Amino acid sequence: MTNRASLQDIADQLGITKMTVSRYFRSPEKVAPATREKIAQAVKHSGYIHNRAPALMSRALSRTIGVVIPSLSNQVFSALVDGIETITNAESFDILLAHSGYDPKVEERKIEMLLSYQVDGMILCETEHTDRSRAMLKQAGIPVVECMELPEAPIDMVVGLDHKAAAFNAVTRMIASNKQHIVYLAARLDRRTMLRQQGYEQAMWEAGLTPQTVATPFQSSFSQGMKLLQQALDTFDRVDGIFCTNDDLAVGAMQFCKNEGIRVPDDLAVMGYNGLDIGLTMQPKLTSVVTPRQAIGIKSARLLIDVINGKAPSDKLFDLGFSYTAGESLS
Amino acid sequence: MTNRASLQDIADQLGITKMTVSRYFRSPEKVAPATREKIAQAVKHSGYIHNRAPALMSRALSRTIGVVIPSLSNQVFSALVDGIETITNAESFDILLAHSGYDPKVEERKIEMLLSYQVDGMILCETEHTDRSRAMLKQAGIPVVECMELPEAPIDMVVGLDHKAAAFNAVTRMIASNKQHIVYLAARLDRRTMLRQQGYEQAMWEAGLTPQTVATPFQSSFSQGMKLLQQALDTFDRVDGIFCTNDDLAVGAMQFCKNEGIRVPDDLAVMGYNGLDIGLTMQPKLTSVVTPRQAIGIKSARLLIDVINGKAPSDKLFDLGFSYTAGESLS
DNA sequence: AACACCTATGTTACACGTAACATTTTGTTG
DNA sequence: CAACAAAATGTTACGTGTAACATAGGTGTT
Repeated sequence: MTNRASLQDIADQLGITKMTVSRYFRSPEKVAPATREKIAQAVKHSGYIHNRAPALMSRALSRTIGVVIPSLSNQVFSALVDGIETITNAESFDILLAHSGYDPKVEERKIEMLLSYQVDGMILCETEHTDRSRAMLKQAGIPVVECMELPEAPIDMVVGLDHKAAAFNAVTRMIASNKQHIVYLAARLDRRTMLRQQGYEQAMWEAGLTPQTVATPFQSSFSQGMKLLQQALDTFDRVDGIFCTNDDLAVGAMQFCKNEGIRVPDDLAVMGYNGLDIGLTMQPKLTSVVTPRQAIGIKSARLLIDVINGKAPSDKLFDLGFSYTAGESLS
Repeated sequence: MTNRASLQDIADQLGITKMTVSRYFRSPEKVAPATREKIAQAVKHSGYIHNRAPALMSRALSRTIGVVIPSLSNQVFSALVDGIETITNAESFDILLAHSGYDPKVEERKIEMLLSYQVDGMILCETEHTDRSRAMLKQAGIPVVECMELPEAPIDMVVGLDHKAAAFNAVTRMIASNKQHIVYLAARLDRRTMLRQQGYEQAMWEAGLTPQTVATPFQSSFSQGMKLLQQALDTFDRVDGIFCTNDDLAVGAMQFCKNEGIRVPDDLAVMGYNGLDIGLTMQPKLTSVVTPRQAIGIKSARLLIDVINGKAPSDKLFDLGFSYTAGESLS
């Protein structure tokens, strides 16, 4: 393997010290124009690539943030990361990205890896963590933002929304549109799914209705949505609405309706969750709870970088709320 | 900020040297059981987190691979990364993940960042790179795998499939099912879309048929699929089949058929591309070209790690081919 | 001319895990 | 128990960008 060029190589070549070359990269205005020009040439010629290992060794900031998302194929998290990068790009921070597959054990491994790179802060998208994850983050002494949810035992700061309240509001809305036999469609029984179920159940009980749920432990998908609706229709006497734990299930269910000639929303009201683009391409458009994930990303990164820069946060918990898509699958 | 515990801290505490503690982590069997136990206690108590910065400074392997994917919300790449991690986990390599948003300029920045962490190898999912990207990778002297496609000017190694051949095969299959007036539906006119068009056209010419294309520069989506099929039917006298550049378009087109009472496949055969889950929720199920993305991930990582470990690769280019979903939208 | 001040560059020390080699301790065998 | 092998631990040096401080040379002011 070719040895990579170092600052020293460039400096030797020009008869100067590596300190000047280092300055050239980080604050060129402190280097004399003539020297700057010489260095520029030499850098171009040698193809120097910055090596951040030595900087990581000093106790200086790495200007890097670790981000752990649960899944790589979910628009929710891609929008979240977009939001984060809006801020990190502007502040010239880098992000180091990892994914956990919704598994706290995997998350632990990824947190360990990111910490080993001396990240200055961490954004986590889940609220369930192993004890070791919590201990490592504490020991690392860096600011942490948990986002998407409002955890019961926050590590540090939180930016998210109340999924139980959102679900409650959504189901109450369905009931208000004159649906009474609303079934909850759930997949991958994680914490957020449970929270939404709680909101759903509370809304049903408060309206004097009986909650009924069909669930699968599998990852949610369009085809799971079809299967779950089928199952709901097979299981329960009457079904005139479904509250889906996410838009994948909802779209799959609407597809099922199309195939089976079930009219939406007349025969069956459909409420999704997340407000993905795909819902708006359906006929009728899917009504869905919109989670402000880009805003969550922006706020999370903003908050984290401010704290890294020594500012005291105005608060430790930010609830960014929710809204609805302009859908027609409800009434 | 609390100073993180170092190996030295643990060693001091036990009256041994940090070298022994270092050994405890990397080859515990070389440490006496009694010492091992003592260290384990101290480590647990201090909450030590490994710091890889010093190791990155030596010329030793970082046991880390950089991966750049175009998008964080595409099942194709999530499956690819899954495949990669199958291997990296087994070989105790870490991956550093970045995404480029399909933009070579952004890819360049991400490549630079990953190289600054001294990754031992790089997996890229696109074949268009800036000159600087190529120069940096060359200078870094690490093995590189480009995956998904078979580029004309490979940087180093390639694991992918021939999209032109796949398209040719798919269209030939449509023709064999007695369709003659097949239209190509294209969106976001990137390289892969073009390659598929070439395959389509070749298949048509070879069968003595005339290729006909409708295209949009916009990002593909369900609604684009609907619009494009509408446009095709308006533009051409007879249409009895469509070859869609991806499943989004195909699903949109099939929905259009459902709305308009066009029978699939009797009136119109539909062929998709990628074999995503949603295609299987359609009625009839969408027939689609399946790209072996998990296998591509596995092969890419296997190859890269072998080369990192000093093995000479048996070949520099691996075409993993394609298959079809068990769909019913063809005949 | 003396002084303060600025700009450009240099000098020194440091961060900390690990490879390579050295030394000590323990175990084994004739 | 001497002699040697093996196991366990220690010693030394290294990599490379950067903070902090030092110095050289130049400019301007009184």
